[in-house]
Amino acid sequence: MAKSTGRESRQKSAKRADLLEAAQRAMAEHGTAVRLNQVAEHAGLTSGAILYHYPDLQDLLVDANRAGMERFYTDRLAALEGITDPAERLVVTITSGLPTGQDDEEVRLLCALGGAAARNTMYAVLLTALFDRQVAMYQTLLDTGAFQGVFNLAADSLTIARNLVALEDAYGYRIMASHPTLDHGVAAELILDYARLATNHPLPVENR
Amino acid sequence: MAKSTGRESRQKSAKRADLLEAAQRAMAEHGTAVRLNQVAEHAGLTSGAILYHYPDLQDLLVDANRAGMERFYTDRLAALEGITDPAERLVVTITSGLPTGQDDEEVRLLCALGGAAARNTMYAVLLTALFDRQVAMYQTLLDTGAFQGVFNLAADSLTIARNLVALEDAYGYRIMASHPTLDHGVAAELILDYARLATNHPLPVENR
DNA sequence: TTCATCCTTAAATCCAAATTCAGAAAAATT
DNA sequence: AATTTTTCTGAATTTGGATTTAAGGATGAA
Repeated sequence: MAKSTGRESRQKSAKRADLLEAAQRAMAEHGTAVRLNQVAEHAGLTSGAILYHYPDLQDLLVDANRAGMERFYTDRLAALEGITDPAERLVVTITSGLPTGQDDEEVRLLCALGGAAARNTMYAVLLTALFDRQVAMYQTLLDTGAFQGVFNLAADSLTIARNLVALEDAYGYRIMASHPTLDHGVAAELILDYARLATNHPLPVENR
Repeated sequence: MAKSTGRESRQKSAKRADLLEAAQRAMAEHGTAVRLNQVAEHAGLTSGAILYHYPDLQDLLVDANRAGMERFYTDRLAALEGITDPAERLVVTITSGLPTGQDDEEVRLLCALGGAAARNTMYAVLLTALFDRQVAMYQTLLDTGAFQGVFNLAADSLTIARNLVALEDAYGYRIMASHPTLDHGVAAELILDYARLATNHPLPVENR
């Protein structure tokens, strides 16, 4: 029996992370109707090994999606690290919410989930929670900027925040569907156009 | 052999419409991984009968989706029938683009498609075309209103039109996922809020 | 009546996926 | 090194439809 929570549990959580990541990639590739074998293949294991850790595939899939959303959200927060100017923060947040390209696995997973959410309550609940968290994130950002006098909001922050998240979501789908004239850059500019209207701030595109 | 294109072809196209509708409902319920049997069940037929008309299920599904999108689009145009005031037209268009509720089968089908589009080129192409048609619809509406001096556009009409369609799409997903505080009315008001900013028009909600 | 169309029934075929488990392999413990 | 525990494989087993096919019944038009 383990006496410490040291190496053993560290290995356990590492294995767990492996399985979650494999499940995420498998779902990104095959959708919510992903098979046990397909998860096993992505994990470099056999189906029996997956079952050893997760007797019920559905549990693994739900955990994988929760982890995927958590990562998506915390990555966005991390992108704001060290940036204090509200305008700059807004621009970075908008940029980090869009998929980098058609091959963005993180967003591909979210799209697959969104398609199933209308039929699957669990996925609907997860996505709703993610949406609300992102709205709260934007709302804080907008309120802070307004308080500092940087933004002059054209509507209440909840309305603007919801619309910003909604725009991100929708353009995420379009980018993943390889819209010929809507790539990451164009979509970001479209959202920024709304953000400028809503905040009465020129929101300069960061020059790097 | 048929000598006229009369009754016989009328029956053919009626049968075809039946199959397409059955496929639409089956896909709305089971997603893009819908089974032949499930389509047959919705059609009140056996799988053999479906195969008699459509030897390849994929062909039927693609046709069904094309028909579904066509209907969605033409329904929106029809809702504008007889309305001449640009502001009123804009309000009606926004309203007609959102699902009536979680049980809206038309939108449920589109959501299922959107989730698969990141993995299925055919569905991606269809949805991209629908998006662009809707953008064009809004663009015409906006340009007309601007020309008449009713709207004072805060950005080029393409930008506004894209953002309006994007907002509709995103809130459609949220409504279908039963977001507890985002129903048809709230979503419409959120989009209208953007539309007011973008057109510099108060856009009164129609009172009925 | 004849013919073509449409559809069902039922069997044949097929196969993919989940499940199970004995025991190998690896890792930890002593 | 020996023992124990954990992890995983390999292969058989089971399961459960799902597609496919074809013979023929039903229907309505000619």
